[in-house]
Amino acid sequence: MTQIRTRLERGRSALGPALALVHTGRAPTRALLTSELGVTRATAGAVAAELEALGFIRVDTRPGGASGAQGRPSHGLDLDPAGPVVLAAQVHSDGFRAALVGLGGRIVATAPGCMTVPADPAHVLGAVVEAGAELLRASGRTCLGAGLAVPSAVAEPEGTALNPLHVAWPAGSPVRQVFAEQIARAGITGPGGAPMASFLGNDVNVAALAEHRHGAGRGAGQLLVVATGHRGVGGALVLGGRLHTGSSGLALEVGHLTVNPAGRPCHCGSRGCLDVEVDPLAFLEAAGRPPGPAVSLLEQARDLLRDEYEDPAVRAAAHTLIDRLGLGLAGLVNVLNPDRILLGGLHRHLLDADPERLRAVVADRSLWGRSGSVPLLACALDHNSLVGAAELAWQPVLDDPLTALGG
Amino acid sequence: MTQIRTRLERGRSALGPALALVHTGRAPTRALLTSELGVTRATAGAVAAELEALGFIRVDTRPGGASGAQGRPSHGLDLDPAGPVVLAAQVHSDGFRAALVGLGGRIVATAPGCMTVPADPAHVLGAVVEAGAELLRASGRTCLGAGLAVPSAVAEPEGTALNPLHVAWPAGSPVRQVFAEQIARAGITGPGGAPMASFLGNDVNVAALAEHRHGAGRGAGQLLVVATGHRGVGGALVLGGRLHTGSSGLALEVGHLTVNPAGRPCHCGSRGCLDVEVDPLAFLEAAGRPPGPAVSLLEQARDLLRDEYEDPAVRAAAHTLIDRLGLGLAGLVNVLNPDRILLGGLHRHLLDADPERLRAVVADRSLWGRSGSVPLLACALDHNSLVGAAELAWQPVLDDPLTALGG
DNA sequence: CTGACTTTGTGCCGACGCTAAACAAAATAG
DNA sequence: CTATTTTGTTTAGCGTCGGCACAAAGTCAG
Repeated sequence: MTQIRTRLERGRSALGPALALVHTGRAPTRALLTSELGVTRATAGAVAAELEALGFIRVDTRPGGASGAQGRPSHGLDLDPAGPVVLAAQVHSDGFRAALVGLGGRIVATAPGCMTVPADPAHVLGAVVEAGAELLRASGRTCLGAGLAVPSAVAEPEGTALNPLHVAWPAGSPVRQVFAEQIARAGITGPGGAPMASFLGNDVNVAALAEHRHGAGRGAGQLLVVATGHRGVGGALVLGGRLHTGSSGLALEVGHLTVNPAGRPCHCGSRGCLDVEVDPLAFLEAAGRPPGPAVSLLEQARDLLRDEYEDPAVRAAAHTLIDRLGLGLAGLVNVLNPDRILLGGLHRHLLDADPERLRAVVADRSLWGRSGSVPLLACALDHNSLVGAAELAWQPVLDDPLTALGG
Repeated sequence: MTQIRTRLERGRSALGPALALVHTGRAPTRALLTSELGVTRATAGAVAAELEALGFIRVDTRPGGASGAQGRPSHGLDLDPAGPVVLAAQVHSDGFRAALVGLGGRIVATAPGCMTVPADPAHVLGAVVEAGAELLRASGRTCLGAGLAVPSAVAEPEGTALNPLHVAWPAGSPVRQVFAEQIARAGITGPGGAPMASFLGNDVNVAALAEHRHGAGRGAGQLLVVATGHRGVGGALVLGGRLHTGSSGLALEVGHLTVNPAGRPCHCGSRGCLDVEVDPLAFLEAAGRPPGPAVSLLEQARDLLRDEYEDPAVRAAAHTLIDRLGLGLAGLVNVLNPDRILLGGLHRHLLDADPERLRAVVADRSLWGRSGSVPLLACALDHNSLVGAAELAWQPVLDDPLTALGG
């Protein structure tokens, strides 16, 4: 069932959908573009030609192909290696990372940075944007937007970070506004000198977007992602290729599902929340291994799961956390009924440790065996939050390439 | 952010959106149709004329209006009282109800029936369809589709009822198929003699759809509905005007959220589920009033709340259930972040009994005060499941009026 | 190597759905 | 009665896409 449209949207040509198909790798040839788009070959040809003229793609028209299939080989559609990029950045507890990301989720250039500056949004984002501006200057490529991923719930439409505790920012900081200001200050402008379009997203949310378009979530119609980084649990839902962030950006706050009624108290006022029961610290404590200061909690947990899984205490701790994670996932399955679930951070390592156990718990505790048998996979992208931040910036381009170029 | 369209859909004209606007009462005049549609007056005029020619609406072009506003008064757009209808039906534990429903959610004719026939889908639906066919013959109006609401989870795309226990049908009955067969058997066909399009939905799901389009959910972007009938709790989510049923129809199975960790055991294997903690029977038991056989449990609970709320035991029971309902709603708010919540059945009576308490619990137990302050309202439609079943059948017409008429 | 076959790219024309602009109509305000 | 506001109508034109015919580039069979 299609939505009751209240307003006819602009950009109704096939240009945007076509670019999205190439972007997500679903249209590597012009023939596939034709079929996926559901238009005639003539239209697909015109669209491909226009995308090439706009500088997004290159149509490989060389006759050299020995494809093996019958019939005339189709022209290849490649993303233009000199095409436009977006500025993407990620802020986390250890520092930040700025990058230029092209279409297809391709990281063109990247620059890490540490958090030596005062823990204040304006200073941190000033450094982030400075690093990005330097990358942009060095590359000489056109920039069409900017996206930032933060480890915090993001309230829409204001673009404020409600709990950026891992980066020690004040709750409610107007992060998107600060980001945009720093970009303007650095002299980065969009096509035609317009202010650069700036976007902000929660790191797990945008990671889900990246996984859906370029990673383990490709082709999923309703993708649920649950992940944990250092502390706390984040969730995300991608519906029909779009991030579902709820009416004010606060959906999928899954950290406070109850997974252990008699468990440890949580700052939310309840007990046994996913947030405090299934994160790296909880695992290390359950395994009787006090966390050391050397590496991050996540790395310690990962190494323990990988290297000492034969240790009965480690295994018992893993089983306990797997059972609780499964309980939380089952609750989400009952409410959301996704057709695929991706796990990140510690959760993916728990999945790797004993996939059958986790799948069994989810199936057992969800109402219908059918929806309980939803595939559970690990996240597949290396820098999914970074690429996801770029996806935020790419979105208007995919929706309407002409307008995004300043047409 | 708009979806990455993989395929250009048919029916891209403004005809469908325009009909939807009149259907939902958002375009009572041609001028409003113009602005809501976002097209020029010329286009809106052509669209309105075509909808009138198709028999859906009537354009009231009489100059008699003294509207009070400046400028030329706009032509009124009324639904054609002789326009097409759909066949809608609802099956519940006490019997069934068949009806003809016009655009705008207007019940044109209705016929109740009791469950004297054997509790078998084919027999019951045979009687339902027979009643509907009789209404159709008597009305002489064109029928464009058929929708059925059942008190059961419905698996998509098969259209099977997974737990139709209240009507004593076998789990997994192919209800949509049986419904369609009975319609064909009764000789009801669509325009041009094509088989009548038949739809099946869970009763709470379709009720949510009806409330969104014609009731207390109008204008909500992300509407959550939670309701209980006789036993058990159902949920529904309407996103962007569309029912969100998950990847296989099983989303919003909210009955097994834990709201009382030490509570009574549930058939799902857990304890203290919403399903068994906040339904009419649980309320009557908590109030120390053993259920009598005279009227339904829901009516007994409603009367108790209305007439004896001063009784300390009743009030204490209500508070207990309100607190547990609020806990469940808060969990849903954290995951879904809707911008409005509607309550039905016992839940609406609990809301009526003490709105402040319920709102406070939801706000307190949801993570962000902001999303916790989501408006809580009671369902407003008299026969929302019946009208919602009709909405299922109207949907293809709203999406593409021309094709639905057999163009 | 040659010809049949399959599949894809291209050019041309028309249909459709909309916008833009100018004008006419129907009300209110003074 | 006239000016103003708002809406309906007519006409011309544009942009996007489908349909069709034809050309192009490969495989397959002999």
